[in-house]
Amino acid sequence: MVHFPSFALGDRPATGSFEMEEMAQTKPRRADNGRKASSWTQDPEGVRRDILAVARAEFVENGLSGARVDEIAAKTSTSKRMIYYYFGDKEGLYRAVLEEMYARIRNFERSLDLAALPPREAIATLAGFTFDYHADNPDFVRLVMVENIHHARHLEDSAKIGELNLSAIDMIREVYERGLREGLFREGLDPIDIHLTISALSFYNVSNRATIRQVFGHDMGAPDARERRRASTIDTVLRMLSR
Amino acid sequence: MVHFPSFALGDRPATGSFEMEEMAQTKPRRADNGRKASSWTQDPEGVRRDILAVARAEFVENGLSGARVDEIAAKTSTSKRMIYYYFGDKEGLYRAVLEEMYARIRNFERSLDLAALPPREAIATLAGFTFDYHADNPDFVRLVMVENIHHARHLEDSAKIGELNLSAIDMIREVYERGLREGLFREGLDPIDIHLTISALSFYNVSNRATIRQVFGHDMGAPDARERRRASTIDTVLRMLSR
DNA sequence: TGTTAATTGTACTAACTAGTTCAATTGGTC
DNA sequence: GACCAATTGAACTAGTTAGTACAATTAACA
Repeated sequence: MVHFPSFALGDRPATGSFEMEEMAQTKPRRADNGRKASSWTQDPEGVRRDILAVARAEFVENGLSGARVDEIAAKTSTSKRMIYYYFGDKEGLYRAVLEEMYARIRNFERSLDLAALPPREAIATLAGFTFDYHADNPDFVRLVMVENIHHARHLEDSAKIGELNLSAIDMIREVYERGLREGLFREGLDPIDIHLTISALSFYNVSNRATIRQVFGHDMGAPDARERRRASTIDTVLRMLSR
Repeated sequence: MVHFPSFALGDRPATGSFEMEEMAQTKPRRADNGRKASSWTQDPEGVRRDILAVARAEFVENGLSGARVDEIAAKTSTSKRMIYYYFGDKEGLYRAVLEEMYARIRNFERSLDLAALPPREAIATLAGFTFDYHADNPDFVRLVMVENIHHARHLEDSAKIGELNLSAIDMIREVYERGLREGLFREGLDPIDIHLTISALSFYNVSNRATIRQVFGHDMGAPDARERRRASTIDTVLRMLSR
């Protein structure tokens, strides 16, 4: 469970991502001396990251149609002009946010080394980490929801994303077959089915947190509820695989 | 400016059984004879249902912010004027759609009689029906996604929805305790946890169908994939409960 | 037969919104 | 020092969008 502290970047609800790709950027990039900017640092990457971070928050909060370019611009330390300069249009910005988000998942998956663990521990670790990743990154979950509402057509456009998650499936397959050879797991399971089960159990608590709270009065974000659900998820996945 | 007729906010009858409830209403309600309507049938319930059906499709397809009132009006057999006459504003319309959707779920849950079945069969039946309900009603799933994007604040406003799903929990509790007494299930499980597991496994395939297809090339809507996933879901839930 | 709810239809408005134009200045690099 | 990319900023536009005003006619019910 790897939550990094959020360093009080001021505006963002922290989503402690396991990588630290984005902490450098939200510093004030120019001396805001009002009328005529007499001096500023040239930092295209910084500007891009700044815009992307703000845009992500807005898209995650309001969806693609609900997000407002002017609002994003206002929350940025740069201007609307630069958004169009770098990202072309609103959809281009959204796509960039989406791609960045998926790039992180890839990093997450790569960071797991299950080959070193015995099969049952490997699966438990995978399930636990997946659960934590979702719980720690509601932004990711909500963005995937938004993209599904739009029938994943931006993911389709983006294309470059393809085979990313196939690595996840391959990892599961490797562990599963190892477990089979050692007589620990039962036969006839599909790695994709295992993956879907882990994902579903990790995703739902986060994606449907609001309606669950409304209907059952349970806040799945609360530490104890989350911890219990985490244990249940790992247990359920292990039982699914056991003989 | 609230010109609601008295029944606009209240006691809507739940529009029939949860299966194909809505085919009767989309008949042409008036003879569209052009210039001046010389004759039309007075049918407020029909008009309401017509608007609701169209609105649901639009909200489900485009979300709350993405849906357009003019578009809804155009697809209706009545006019924008009537939408505001009956539902006040866009949010009121959305809320009505949401309430109708939840009323159906209640009917669905009521239609299940698990008490007559032995515990394991009861759970399998519940899981199977829940899975089927989600798979057969992607509109429901998508609307719940939309509502979660909006932090369920319309569900909150609506209020009347409350204890609805508590009946579902009670049903599970009854079966679970019966299974405990008969020595079939293991101890220490929380009925809500069981419910969440069933829901998650039923919801995810539908809610994330687009991204799953995009990333894995698998269409969970295809009959064979769906059937395999259904079996897996039931199996997983039973294993979760078994000693 | 009179009252009220249901219905029709169009044009309008005020606010909003994605995207552009114009007109510059500054920073880094060779 | 020349050149290009980075940056600034504000006003503008063309289209959209939720919601309203106006002005009527018809159905149902008692």
